[in-house]
Amino acid sequence: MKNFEIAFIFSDIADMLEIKGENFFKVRAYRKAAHVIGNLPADIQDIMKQAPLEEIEGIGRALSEKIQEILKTGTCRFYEELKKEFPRGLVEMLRIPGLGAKKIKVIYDTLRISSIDELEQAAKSHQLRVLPGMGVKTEETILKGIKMFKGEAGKTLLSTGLVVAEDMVAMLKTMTEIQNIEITGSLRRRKELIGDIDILASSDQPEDVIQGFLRLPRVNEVLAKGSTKASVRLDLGIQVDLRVVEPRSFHCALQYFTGSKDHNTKLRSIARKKGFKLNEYCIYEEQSGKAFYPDSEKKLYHYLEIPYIIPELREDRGEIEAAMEGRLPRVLEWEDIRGDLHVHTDWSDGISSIEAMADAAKALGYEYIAITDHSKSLKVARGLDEKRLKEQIDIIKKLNKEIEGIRILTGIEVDILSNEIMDFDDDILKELDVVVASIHTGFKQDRDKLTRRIISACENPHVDIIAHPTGRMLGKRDPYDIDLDLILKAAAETHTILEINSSPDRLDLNDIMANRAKEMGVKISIDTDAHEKEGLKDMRYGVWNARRAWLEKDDVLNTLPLDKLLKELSAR
DNA sequence: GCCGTTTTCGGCCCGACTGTTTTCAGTCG
Repeated sequence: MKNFEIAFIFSDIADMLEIKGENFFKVRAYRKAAHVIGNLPADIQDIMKQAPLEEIEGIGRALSEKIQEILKTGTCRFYEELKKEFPRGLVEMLRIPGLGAKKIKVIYDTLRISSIDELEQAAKSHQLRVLPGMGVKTEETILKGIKMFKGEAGKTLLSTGLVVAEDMVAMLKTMTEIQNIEITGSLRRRKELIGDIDILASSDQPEDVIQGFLRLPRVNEVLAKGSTKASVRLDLGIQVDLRVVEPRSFHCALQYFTGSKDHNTKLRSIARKKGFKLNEYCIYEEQSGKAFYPDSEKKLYHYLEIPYIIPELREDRGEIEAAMEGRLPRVLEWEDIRGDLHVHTDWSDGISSIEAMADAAKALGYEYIAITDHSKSLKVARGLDEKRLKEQIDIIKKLNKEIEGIRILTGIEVDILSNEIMDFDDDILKELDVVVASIHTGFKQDRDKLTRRIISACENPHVDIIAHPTGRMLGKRDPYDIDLDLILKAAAETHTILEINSSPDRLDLNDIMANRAKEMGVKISIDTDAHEKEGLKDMRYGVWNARRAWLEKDDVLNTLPLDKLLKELSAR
């Protein structure tokens, strides 16, 4: 998969050209190309075989040649020349909030500072304040920015952000001056990690709303404030931006601030071609100057002759083109989910009993729940041995006779051991309704070995689902070093299902990988991996993730009613 | 650097806030 390498190089080139002070549109061309290539649905080398690279949007002759050079040599001369001119540290400096290309260039040209550590020293020793366009405040901003950059900025889990944002919105809602209020930004698009919380309100008295916002509890620091916009940092360290618009502009602003930036940029350029201008207040016709204030986001899109696009899809990954061509996915809905196929109980490392989990699943309206405790090798999780598993199966059989309205499926989360062998023999696995296989040990093995382990699980006829296939933990652990394309190929061939693990710190497969799985004909199961009954509610994170991956109902195993599910599982 | 059924040259998305200025450039989203 060379796509990411090329995207990385182009993005790097864009950064360096920006610092160099090159034509802004040239910079943008590289940045756009990086984005497009990074989001291609297939390997660029395969695409090249089908059609010339110039047919990809944003790729012209010059970039096409550079792509071919990179594919051939691993880099391109233009990139290497730039790298000699601009030390790596300058590109890193662009990531510091409050510091942009122009100031970096000034700092580099006058003081020859080329790393973040040197920059920090220079700011502390007051060398920056004498430079043109800079002052005492600039130094303070830069020092603060460095602190944020070195901290965990941009690393708030969706689940954390959502709770905090909903709390703040609830408090703001008590203000009578506010007419309408919504969470916007990446949070509304349900991204797995968010940088900050964006809230939009409409009111005829914006100043009062801003004042009320600044007085909210947990506000630790005011980063910026104006008459319609303010930014604060909460005690938790999360940044919250509030924007206030007049009521008639609410839906344009909602669309605008939901983003993504790339989605909006494309939307505005399309609007422009149709003779409209689009901003956060209204759509207006350029010729007549007539303004239109839609009273819903749907009407906004329709006004531009584009079918409505849900927030989760607004990443400029082809959704606008798909909408215009009438091929938007009919994405999965929460109501489509009929059960959970990966949960733990107090038999291994869970907290709730089998019955409690089943009751909770029933309360969610599910038809079934599979009990998949850990297998014997996972001692830390009190993994079940053959004897205890058989006991559990008997108990579940008995429970199924007593409980109405939900079917408890027998199952196991069987460890894929370091030697590629399953932790249970086939004659045990075949007795179970659902076999979930996953890796919990030997993460550090090399790429080939880890890839082979997962493929061997796919090839086992009794394994139904590969759980958390990449093993990543957001903000804590990188994915295992695996060749996902090979695994997807094996899964497609063996009809093995891959999981979207809904736990908000996993979301594994992620949106891009799940989309790739769909493209390759691999089915997905969305499960919570819940260890207590409340955890079953994490399903919503998995569903949002699936929507971001363009998944439809038919792409997801656990949208099947019980009889069809059992048939599908036994057909493997 | 890309793009084009008004254009192969001259466009390329748009506005708020901050800080350093003395009317605006830089940065951000």
